[in-house]
Amino acid sequence: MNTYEKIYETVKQVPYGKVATYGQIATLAGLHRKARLVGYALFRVAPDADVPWHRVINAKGEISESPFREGNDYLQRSLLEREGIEFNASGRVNFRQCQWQPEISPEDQPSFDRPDSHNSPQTNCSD
DNA sequence: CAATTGACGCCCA
DNA sequence: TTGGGCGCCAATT
Repeated sequence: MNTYEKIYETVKQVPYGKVATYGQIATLAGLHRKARLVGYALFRVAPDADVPWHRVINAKGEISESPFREGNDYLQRSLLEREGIEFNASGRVNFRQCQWQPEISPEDQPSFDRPDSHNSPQTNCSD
């Protein structure tokens, strides 16, 4: 499997209604600190590919535009909004609300005092 | 084989 | 807070 294919497979794991950053995808794909590769790879995603490319945004929480994607940057935002993701006046998303949090092993989780049942839902969206 | 081509992210003024 | 510079790398031609 190619490096780019690994990136695509990772992007495919981003669930509906959530977003991930290029850096996040890079790390998950085993390419720590190589966010640019993710950008390079996504640029080459075939239009018919089964990859939710629109769920990948930059570390600032905004959509990375490209002169070659005129209109598509708007498309990306539309697709995200369709999934319930909201943008503030600065064109950024609220990470706390919609950033994808991949499988985190309960053991890796910082074990403060985790009330078994009622975990704190992350509905804190005070932006 | 070498040149070209790109959707980033961090650091420092 | 914002903008510019720089490191980084695979696929294609």
